[in-house]
Amino acid sequence: MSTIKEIAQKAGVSPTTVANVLHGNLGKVSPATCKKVQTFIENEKYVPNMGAMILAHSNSRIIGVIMFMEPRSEETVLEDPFSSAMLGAMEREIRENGYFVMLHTTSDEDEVVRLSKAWKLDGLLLVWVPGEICRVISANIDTPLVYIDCYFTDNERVYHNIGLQDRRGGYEIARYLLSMGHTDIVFLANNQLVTGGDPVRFIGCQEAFGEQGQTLGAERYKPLPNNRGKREILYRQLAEDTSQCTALVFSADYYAAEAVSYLKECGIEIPGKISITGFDDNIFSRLVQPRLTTVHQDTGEKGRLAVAMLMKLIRKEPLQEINIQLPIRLAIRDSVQRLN
Amino acid sequence: MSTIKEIAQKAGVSPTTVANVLHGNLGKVSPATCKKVQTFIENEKYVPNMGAMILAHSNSRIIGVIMFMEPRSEETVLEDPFSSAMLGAMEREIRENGYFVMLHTTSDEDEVVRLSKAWKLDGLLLVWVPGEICRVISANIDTPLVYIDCYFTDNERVYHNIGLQDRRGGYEIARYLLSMGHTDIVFLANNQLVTGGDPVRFIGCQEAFGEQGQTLGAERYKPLPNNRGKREILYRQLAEDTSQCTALVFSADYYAAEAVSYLKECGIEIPGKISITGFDDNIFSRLVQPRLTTVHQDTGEKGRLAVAMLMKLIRKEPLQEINIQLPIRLAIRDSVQRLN
DNA sequence: CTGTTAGCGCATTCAA
DNA sequence: TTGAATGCGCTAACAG
Repeated sequence: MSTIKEIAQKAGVSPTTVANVLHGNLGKVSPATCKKVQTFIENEKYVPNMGAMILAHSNSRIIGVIMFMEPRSEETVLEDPFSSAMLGAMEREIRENGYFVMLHTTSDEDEVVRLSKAWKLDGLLLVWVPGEICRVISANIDTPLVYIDCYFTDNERVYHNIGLQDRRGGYEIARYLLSMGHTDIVFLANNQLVTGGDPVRFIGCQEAFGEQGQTLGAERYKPLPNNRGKREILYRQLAEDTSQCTALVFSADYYAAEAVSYLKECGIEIPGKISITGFDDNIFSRLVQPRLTTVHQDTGEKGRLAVAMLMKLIRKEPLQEINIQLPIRLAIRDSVQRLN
Repeated sequence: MSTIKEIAQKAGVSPTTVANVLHGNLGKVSPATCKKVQTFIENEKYVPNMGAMILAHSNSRIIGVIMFMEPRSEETVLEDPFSSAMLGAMEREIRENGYFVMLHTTSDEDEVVRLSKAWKLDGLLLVWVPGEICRVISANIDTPLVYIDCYFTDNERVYHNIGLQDRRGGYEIARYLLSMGHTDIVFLANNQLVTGGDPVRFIGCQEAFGEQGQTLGAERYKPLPNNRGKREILYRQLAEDTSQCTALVFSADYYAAEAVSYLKECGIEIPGKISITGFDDNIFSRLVQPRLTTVHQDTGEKGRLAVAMLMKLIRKEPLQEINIQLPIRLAIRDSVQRLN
């Protein structure tokens, strides 16, 4: 509870001297006073008042972590176990860099701008933000920003982004399915957004189909409902009419696993009746039976790279890349059947 | 970027008047000036400087969310999908109450105290903190604290806690196992902590055994290693020697699911060769095959109740309960075999 | 090497 | 109903 001024009084020096000791400005303080002041600092259990710091030089050492949320979504994104791996990695890195984490979920760009200004945030990490909203945010915030898994709809400004080889992911999984004899597939997108990783993955699928002289029409792209019951109805419909499709391509292991476990409860065999693939290669892909054939990505690494990039921006260090795309690789397991 | 003073100048009034409009002190401002000032506030996009707020009246509207972490743990707790459901619920409630979330993972009590003082936190939510550390934290922080899933080792002060019927959970699952003919079980605790939910659940198990004239010795309590490879070795050892035990009682669905999937890969049948139970009843329990018999708890509700209690403490509203224990219920599925 | 001082933006008294 | 003045704790520029 004691302030610099109080410490200075008790030590019989001026506040400036205490501040210099605190900040390691050793050149400006004689070793003797330094020692003396240091003991007082420790005895008095000095803790800086961050409010005063913000006021004095307009930076807070806070990094805002913004998880974008679809407006109608019932569950918050944080409840998705997928995001927890990334958040865990981010929190650790931010903390080890000596910054604080302010966590915020929202679907409103103005809220992000206000948050940033109110707290004089030193930087922001923005996850899953739609392109048009990125534009508004970048236009209105002048502290460093790093986006994660975002796709941008303009070239007006520079966006720093940590992404994934989404297109290649879609391409690889589709090519694999084709090699297993699947020409009728349905792509199940994680959400209703028109831009973002899901559509790009789908384009990758289309590319693979095109190469093989097959077509994959836009009607094969289906966003999943937010409501679990509705999703289950959809899974069942798709699985029961295999004249329409022989494989379900999910854009997340989470939903793929959900489908596998639900369909098996309904007595529908996987992959015997219908094949299923995932995306992410997280814990879910190995828990379900059959284990999911999926696209591997390193989510923790994504978080770490994002923080590393943000720190370089904050410290104004040079940056090799503006837009990193983490590599993916196919993880072939047991959820796809070979068709004759 | 504009301040109260600037707005006041442009509107031709004093800063105090602007502040009164901002705070809804309508009684102190004439309707005419109020309207006028309000338009200026909106046009100038006024955003308060929270640093100045902290400085002016020593509260920040920040709630600290502290996830306690075992010192040696490689992964952070946040990476555990279990915590994400609770964190998601907390973040939402805190935000909807008009507060901000500062997220911090640590194993050091002093760090918590410093964080609280540096930021003038309005309240703290502390998850999975060992009893001795709770004591130190409560002794050194005088803002409202709500613990989640903590067990306390002293009665010196009042601890506000949102917990679970851990003992009953252990009791119910053990009684069920006994009813299915299992008298040789091993309890697999989530971590090495001597206090906390795991030991209490185990005591519940012992109680059920005692009632049936059976004994469950302390040697049947085994903490799981932090390292996945080591856990798998343990799973295998236990499953292969069924003269020692016929059922593995896990204290988390996560590990139970991990064990099921690993053992099945090794060709060990569940529950044919060995029975397995979980705890939590989260997504994992329904994803694995066989679906886990487990103890249900509502993790989101835990987060919501914790925030609700904290808000009452902050607003100094009366509290019905100091220590809430959320109810559990048995979820019987397919991972336990009836022995003859 | 050390001390003094002004100012950051806001809330809150007190005075008009 | 409105305005002016003060202080919160810290930094940084400047003076000694």
